[in-house]
Parts: sequence; structure tokens; C-alpha cells
Amino acid sequence: MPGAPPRTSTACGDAEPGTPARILDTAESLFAAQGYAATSVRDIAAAAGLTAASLYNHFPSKEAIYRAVLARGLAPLAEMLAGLSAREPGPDATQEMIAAVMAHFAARPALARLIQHETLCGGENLRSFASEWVAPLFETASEQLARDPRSPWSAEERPLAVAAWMQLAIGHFVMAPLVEAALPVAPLSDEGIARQTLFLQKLSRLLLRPPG
Amino acid sequence: MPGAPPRTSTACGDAEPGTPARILDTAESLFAAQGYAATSVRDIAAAAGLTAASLYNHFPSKEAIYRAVLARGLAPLAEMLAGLSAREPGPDATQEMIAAVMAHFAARPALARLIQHETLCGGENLRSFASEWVAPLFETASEQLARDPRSPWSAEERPLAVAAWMQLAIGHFVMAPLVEAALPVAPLSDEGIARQTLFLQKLSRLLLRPPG
Amino acid sequence: MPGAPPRTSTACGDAEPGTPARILDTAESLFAAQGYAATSVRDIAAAAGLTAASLYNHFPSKEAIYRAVLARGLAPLAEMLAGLSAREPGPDATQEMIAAVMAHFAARPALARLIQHETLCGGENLRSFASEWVAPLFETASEQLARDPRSPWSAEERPLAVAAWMQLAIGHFVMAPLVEAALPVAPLSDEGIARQTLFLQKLSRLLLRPPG
Amino acid sequence: MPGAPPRTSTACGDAEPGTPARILDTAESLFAAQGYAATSVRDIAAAAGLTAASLYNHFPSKEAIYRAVLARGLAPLAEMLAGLSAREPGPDATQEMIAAVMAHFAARPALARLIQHETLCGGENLRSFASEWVAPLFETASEQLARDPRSPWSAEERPLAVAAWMQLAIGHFVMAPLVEAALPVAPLSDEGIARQTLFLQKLSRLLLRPPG
DNA sequence: GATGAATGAGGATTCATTCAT
DNA sequence: AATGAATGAATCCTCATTCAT
Repeated sequence: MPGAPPRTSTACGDAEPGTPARILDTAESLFAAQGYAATSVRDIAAAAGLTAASLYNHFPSKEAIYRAVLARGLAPLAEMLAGLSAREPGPDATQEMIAAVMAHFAARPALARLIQHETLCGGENLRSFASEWVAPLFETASEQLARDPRSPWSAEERPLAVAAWMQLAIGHFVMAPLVEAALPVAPLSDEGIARQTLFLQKLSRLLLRPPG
Repeated sequence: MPGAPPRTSTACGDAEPGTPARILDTAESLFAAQGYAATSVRDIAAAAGLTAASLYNHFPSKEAIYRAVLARGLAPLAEMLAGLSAREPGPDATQEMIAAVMAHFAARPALARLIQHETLCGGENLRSFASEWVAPLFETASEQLARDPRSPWSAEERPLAVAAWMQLAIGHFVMAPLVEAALPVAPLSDEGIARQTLFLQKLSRLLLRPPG
Repeated sequence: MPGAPPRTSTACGDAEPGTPARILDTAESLFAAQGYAATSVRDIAAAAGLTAASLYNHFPSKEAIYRAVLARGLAPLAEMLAGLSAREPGPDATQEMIAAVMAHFAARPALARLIQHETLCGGENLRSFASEWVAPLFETASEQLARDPRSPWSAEERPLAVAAWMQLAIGHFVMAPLVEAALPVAPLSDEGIARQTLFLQKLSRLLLRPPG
Repeated sequence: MPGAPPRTSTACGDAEPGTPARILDTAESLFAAQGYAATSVRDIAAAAGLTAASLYNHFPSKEAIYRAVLARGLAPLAEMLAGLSAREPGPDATQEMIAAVMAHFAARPALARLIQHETLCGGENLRSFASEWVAPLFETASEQLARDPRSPWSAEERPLAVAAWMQLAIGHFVMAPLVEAALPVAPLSDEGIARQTLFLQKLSRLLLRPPG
């Protein structure tokens, strides 16, 4: 009786994504908006144009969808961080790193919120990401700071400084609603993101200027 | 038929809290740990030593519990922020503000996570707090920065600087699991909090030092 | 909005059973009729005059209901078997045992089918019953047979003889539909049961008669 | 797009069975092990190396599979029973009948359980089998008993005696788990089956011996 | 103030089945 | 003959909430 619309995957230029990708897309935005627990499989399926039952032809469980969403979101981030870690420590490496990270998050509106949600709730799915990708970045960045003669940070403080940058990058996207309610700004607008990027770059520059 | 143990609220020094307070306590920690959606009324009740039905003698709904938890958590924070806003702009006002905010969050382990959860999910219950208490603080702090001749920030950047401090304060508590997984540190230990406080203070001092 | 009919447990003579007992009653007959898998929690609840949700106020899971049904059914049987095992081996002990077992199953129409269903499907819930209650009975009965000089059975055959009686007792109730479809008899009628009891007693008597 | 491996039914001696037979094989063992309701079409298909969808190319419904399994299992049994019914009533006809029935069930481990499952649950698919094949056997066997001057059974008891044999034959296979849990024997081993066969034959011999 | 029992709505997941490919 | 994808109905169970006691 049922039968589904034939989803001919005629390979045209940048075709609409296949069903699994569509599911991940909608799941990503829902998870990012409401968190894991508040998002129902039916909601995901409906937003993807399916029945909940159909969704189970593509993913074996809600958990699996969530993990896939997280993996798909973290993979490019990890790649980028790996690229940054591999950079030679030129003078404006820091500036570029800041810009790159901010641009990455800006292009994926759900990513920062996803990470924050996961961090808030156990975060077991994040741990491997953290130890595999964040740890090396922290180390690389700390080393770069160590090598920079202008750096005001002690060995003990350097990881804190790197963590601070991470918090400022993610926090900008995640705290946006709160900031928006307190200030007459739109942090998530293109302009807001650009302003924050420049701000962070200036912040880093100020910290590295020679003491008076 | 049964009835609960008579909880005589004999007002001794620091007696165990009354039932409503006990409910709010357990609800606070559960909401902070898992978020609103993932926390069930039964869980709260059980953790508070009650039945779900009994809980409704004290609060009319889950939403009400949540709002009460949030209100109870935000009130002292608002008070503190109001106090900070009222300070005269002495030279180390900023240092003290940082210390006060960090100490406040350190004493209430759930608060930062609660705020972050709420921010991530709509945050409608936070909006009034933001506009009533955060906004004035932002303004005061921005003004203080404006008055300080050493400040390197333009009028446009000053709110961002204040927001950055807020993000670093909250972020320290909220990102702790992620940082812990990437670095060999314990951000939530007394020592970790003290270190972060000193770090933030040094950061602020560095930014206000005269240019070279 | 909901609210349930007040089930006043006014202690009259042999009041209708409480809700849990009523649930077990209906579950017992449904499980006996269709087996575990084919019986839905909703069916049980509906037959007991409840919603499925209400049922979960009394039993934590379908499995738990099933186990409770089985335990409640097996307990008196075990007791009876224990009583039989304790009997001194009088001349017509066997006759009385047969009558007792048949009467027990006759009074509990679901029991034999329940045991058979459980035996057919894994029977993990039956194993302890078997080793605790059936095994002793088998041993006692075998010993009685050994002591009887008229018994034609070797030591090796005696357990088979006891097992055969068990199969004939249970089988009468369980195979009834098949027998009924093949013969113009009603095995589950009072008369049919009486006839089978007499038949089994005669069978046992015949086997113990002195050889010609 | 994919398509399954071409199952060339090259008619060699005892080639692997065709797909429908393979389906019936796996379905038979699953139905026998768990019963109809607890067995899912997907389980059958997977165990047969197919997708559930593919299975519907061979059978129109789960019910149809079940009926086919039952028919396939009952047909040889019916044939055998017909053969037995047709036998002239030689002296050891009973002995041979017992051996034949036991051998038949022993060679088809699922059959007895299948019959028992079906008997327990309505048994509508068994009714025609019972009236067509079991009834004649009962009648023939009863008549044989009637003709045998040694038979101790009255006209009324004769059907019960035949039913008892049937119960002992099927029961041996079906009650095996329960017996195994209570006695240190392995009813389903070759030896166990042989022992039971001999036991039943001796039982029948004993009953027909002349009274003392 | 506390509870057991009740309930409708909804949670995730499985079911048997269909159909275009 | 085989499959992936689709689906409505049903699965067990949890949810927040109510109410008589």
C-alpha cells in the first residue's frame, strides 16, 4: 500500500543530498537547537520528510544518528585543527588561526552549539575528539607561545591562554542569545562575527606587544 | 495513609532545608547535569526523597520547578552583579570583579551549567535576567573601561571585551570536561579555579598596561 | 483531568481481588492462551480494566508480570509436590498422587498450558522450579517404585516412568484441543478430567499387577 | 540494483535446497524454537540469507510461511500415520507403530515442538490435520485394541489409551528441557530417544500381558 | 504534606508488508 | 529473484499530571 517517492539519485551537479545526509542535516539542526533529549526521532524524521519508521532504514537508533551528526561535524573541525597544528609558527600564525576557527564555526551554525550541548551532558562522545584533536592543538599552540619572546605567559599559564581562546571562539556563538538580550548587537550576523574575529585578533596582538 | 516524616522546621543554625528547598537543590543539580528535557519529575522527586505526586504539593509543574531553580540561582548572581555595577571605578575594581564572579560560580557548581543550558535552549527564562542584570553590568563595565585611559578598546569594542570576560568566567566551568579531556589539569578543583582567577586577572592587567 | 475510580478495599468476606491480583489473573489466562510473545501489555491491561500506563504502577515490566504469574502458579504446585514427596509410601500412594495432581491442574486451567508454553520457549524461568521441586518428586517417586516389589521397572526405567506420568497429566490438559478435534470427547470437561484420572489410576494399577 | 547470487538449482544428488525450501527450513526451526508470534519475518529472512522483502517473492505472508512449514511437517507424519492405520493388526503392530512414530519425530527435531506450539495457540491450522489424519489413526488403533483379547481397556478407555501414547511420544520431545533440568538424562540424545522407545514398547507389552 | 493509583500523550523501536528498481 | 526504502500499526514503556485518600 505505502510505497515511497522514487528518489532518483540522478547525478547532476550538486544534487540535493541523499536521504541519510538529509536526516543528518535536520538532526544536526534539531540537536543543536534543543539538545539530544529534547529532540524526538519523529521530529527529525518529519523535518527530513520521512516517517520515523523509515528513518530506521538508515540509522539503527537515535543514538547512532546523534553520533553520526557529531562525527560528521567534528571531522572537518579536526582536520582544520590538524592543519593549524602543522603550521610553522610564523608571526601572524595566531592571527590566521583565530580567523580560521571563527570562519569554520561561522560556516556551520550548529557546530559550536552541538559541542557545547555535548560538553554539558556527559560528553562521552567528545572525549576522543578532545584527546585526539584538541590536545595536539593545545600543545602546538602552547609551544608556539613558548617560542614567542613577546609572550607574557608562564609555562603554567600557556594552556590556560589557549583554552581561553577556544572558549572565546565557541562562546561567541553559544552565548549569542544571552549577549543579544543584554546588548544591542547581533553576534551571529556576518558583521557580528567579523567584529568578534577582529576583536580576538586585536586581543592577541595586544597581549604580545612588548611591555611599556 | 502513610504520610511523610514530620519535617519540623525548628529554626536552628543551619538546619537541613525544608522540603521545597530540598526539591530545588536536587532539581538544580539534575537540571545542571542533564538539562531540562533529560530530567524527569520522578527523578527529581526520588532524589529529594519524595514521590512525584508529593512534589506537586510544592510546585505546580516541572516548568515551575525549573523557573524557581533558575530564579534562585540567578538572584544572588544578580545581586552581586548589581553590587559590582554600583562600585566606584577604583583602580583594581576590575581585579575584584573578576575574583568576585569566579568565587560566586565556584561556590555554586550548578549555576554556570544551568545558565549555559538555558542559553542553549531558547533561553526565554534568561532574557529578563539578561536585560535587567547583565545589561547594566555591561554598561557599567564598559563605562569603566571608557574612563580608564589605559584601555585599548574603542567604544565599539568595549562591550565585546566585557562579554569576553563573562564568557571566560562561565566557560571555565562549563568547558571543564572538554578541557580536562585535552589537558592534564583539573579545572574545577580549588586549585584550578584559583589558577583561572589569577590568569584572568593577569590578562586584564596585561591589557591595561601602557603600550610599549 | 484523569482520575481513577476509587477502588475502596472495603474488607468484605471474599472481596474481589486487588488490582495486582486482577492483573495477574488476566495476564495468566492470556499468557496461557497465547503465550508470552503474542500477549500485549495493552491486552492484559484492558482485560484487567486498566490502561497500559496504569499497569506499570503495579508491575515494572511485562517480563515481571510474566514471572509473577509463573511464580504464583508454580508455588502451590511446588507445595503440593513437596507434600507428595513427603508421603510415606503406602500401597495406594500412587493412586492418590495421580488424583491430587490431576485435581490441581483441573482447578487451575491455565497452569498446565503456562508450563508447557514456558517449556517450549527456553524455559529459563522454569529451570529452578524443575530442579527444586520436580527433581525431588522424581526421586521420591522413583524410590517408591524401587521399593514396590510389584514394580516391573529397572532402575534405569523408573525415572522414565515418573516422567511419563507427568507428561500424561500435563498432556491431558495441553493436548486437549488436538484430542478434541480428533475424538468425540471433551477432555477439559469435569467428566473428561475424571475419566482421565481414573484411566491413569487404572494404568498404574495394571502396571503393578503381578505378571501372569 | 544488486541482485542476489544466482542460486543455480543444478539438480545434483542432495544439492543445497532451493530458496523456498531454505526459507521453510529456517522458518521451521525458528517457529519451533520460539513460536509463531515471537518469530519475525526479518529473522527468518536473515537466517535464510535473504532480506525480508525478498522473502515475499516466495511466500505471500508470514501466515503463509507458517502454514507451509506446518503442512510440510505434517504431510510425512500423516503419510506415516496412514500407513500405520492400514497395517493388519499383527501381534507386534503396536511395537512397530511406537518405534515408527518415535523415529519419525527423532528425525525431525522441530516437528513435535511445532505441533505443540500450534496446539497451545488456537491450533486452527491443526484441526484439519487432526480430523483427517489423527482421527483415523485413533480409530484404527482403538479397533486393534478392541480386537486384542489381552487388552485391558474398555471401549470408553481405548481412545484414552491411544491418546496417552501420542502424548508420551510428543511429550518426550517437547518436555525434554524440563526433564533435563530435573533429571541427569539427555532425552534428546540418540540414546535418550532409544531408551524412551524401548520404554514405551515395554509399557505397551506390560499392559497387554495376561493378568496374574 | 504525602501517597498510590490512574491516565492521555508521547517516547523509541519493531512489525509485516509494499513497491520501484 | 533480490533489494533498499517506505510506511501504518503496533510494540513496550516513560512522561507530566491529577485526585481520592
